[in-house]
Amino acid sequence: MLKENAITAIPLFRGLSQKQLDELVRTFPRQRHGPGEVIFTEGEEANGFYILLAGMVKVYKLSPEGKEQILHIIGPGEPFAEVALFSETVFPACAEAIQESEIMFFSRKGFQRLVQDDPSIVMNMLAILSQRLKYFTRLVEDLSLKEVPQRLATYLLFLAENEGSSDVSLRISKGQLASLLGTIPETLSRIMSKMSAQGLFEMRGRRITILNRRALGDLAAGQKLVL
Amino acid sequence: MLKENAITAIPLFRGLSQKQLDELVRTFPRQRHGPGEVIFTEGEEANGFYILLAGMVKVYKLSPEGKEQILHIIGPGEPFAEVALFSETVFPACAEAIQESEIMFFSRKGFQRLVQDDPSIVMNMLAILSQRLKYFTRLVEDLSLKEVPQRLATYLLFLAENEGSSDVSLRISKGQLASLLGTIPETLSRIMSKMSAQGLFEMRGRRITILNRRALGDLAAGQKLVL
DNA sequence: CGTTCTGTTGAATACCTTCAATTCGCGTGG
DNA sequence: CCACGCGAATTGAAGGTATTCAACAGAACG
Repeated sequence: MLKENAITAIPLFRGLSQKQLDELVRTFPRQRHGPGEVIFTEGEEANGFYILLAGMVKVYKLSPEGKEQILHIIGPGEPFAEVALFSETVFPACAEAIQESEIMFFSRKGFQRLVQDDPSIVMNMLAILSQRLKYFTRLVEDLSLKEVPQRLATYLLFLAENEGSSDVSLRISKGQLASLLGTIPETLSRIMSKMSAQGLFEMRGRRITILNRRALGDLAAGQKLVL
Repeated sequence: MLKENAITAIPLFRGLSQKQLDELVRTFPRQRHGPGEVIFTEGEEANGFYILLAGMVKVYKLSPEGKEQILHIIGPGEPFAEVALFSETVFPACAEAIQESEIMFFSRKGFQRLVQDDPSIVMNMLAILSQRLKYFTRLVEDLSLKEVPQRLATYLLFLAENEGSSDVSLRISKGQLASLLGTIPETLSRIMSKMSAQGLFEMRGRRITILNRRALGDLAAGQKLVL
């Protein structure tokens, strides 16, 4: 299931030699998790971080009443829980596989060994943390300053940008999308109905075809949704 | 105005020798900003980062309609806009002095020079970015999963913890506090009235005396505010 | 073909915001 | 020393957006 070239595509290891990568693959332990399996929970003691090799993982927070806010959808090649390495001894959020996933674990010691081998990893890590900070900056902005239609428009345009097509696939369930956008399935459902009724896009299950990119852009820029 | 020992207290430079610190003070430029002065705005080209030596700075986002969300209140010794160094060429947010402030500027090149001098700075930077990520994690949680009374309770308890006293000073205006908590002055005002009417705390301008720590804790943990 | 999970829809409600009007606090100048 | 003026803070009434709770439809899966 694991393609070896998956390793070479991991941003954190950019710049490492093939020999170093081979060493890596042999040295560090991997685990598999089926969809719905919890990888760690908030407050649990953290002794290292993970890299997702294949599959999909969500990192999320739970409120006391059970509402979920997804902080991040992790895709192949991305590290997660890196924060645990540098400033924390416990995980600040939960993580759960949402597809059959394969992950690699790096203990504190193991990472230190890596860094001694090749200090460029530290710089890569800085770049990754910076990107994450920028991402959170946008998440906070969305949650605090935008309404749900605006957030959805932003997200759809982001997907379209990524795939280079106006026909995109939410790669997650609508329930999960609601949680990622900081709302609940009912609200998202209503808003998607409204928006598709207005011809902004067409919706067939998880496939979305953007019909009016212009109007979506206006929404993303803060325009109100006329109902 | 600048105390030299302020430099030695900067976390980013922990571990540097006095000689290195002196060098630093001589080498890098400083600027002063009066309250209300904008230091940089979102989207502006970014060529380095800052460390606040004295005063207070807010880092914030603006919505198209002009609503403000404060991402961070920066205090003396803290760096800001570090993200610009590693993954971005433009600032992802705005910064403005909210008190008379003195800041030090580190260009990309200057920072590289520092790192060559003493690589431990990179590890310090990792720790700082990690802390910031954890902070944002909590901010997102607050905005998405908690209501305003809960956010306020959390914040007050945080202040009390920090000062080691149940008599605390919001060091910012209530308007700014509202923006930090992701709401508006009117809403915050109403909620503070209600909470003080219930004996949770006493309020004299910017001074708050916590009267019922227990009830505040319950709120912070997710309990509803009974009106 | 039934069970289960996901998604949709409706009605009632809660929370927060908006807009407008006052009041308060405080520094300044007469 | 007092009065003025300005920004910050407060209060009220109305409105809007999102949530809650409940019921139902639909798709996926065994």
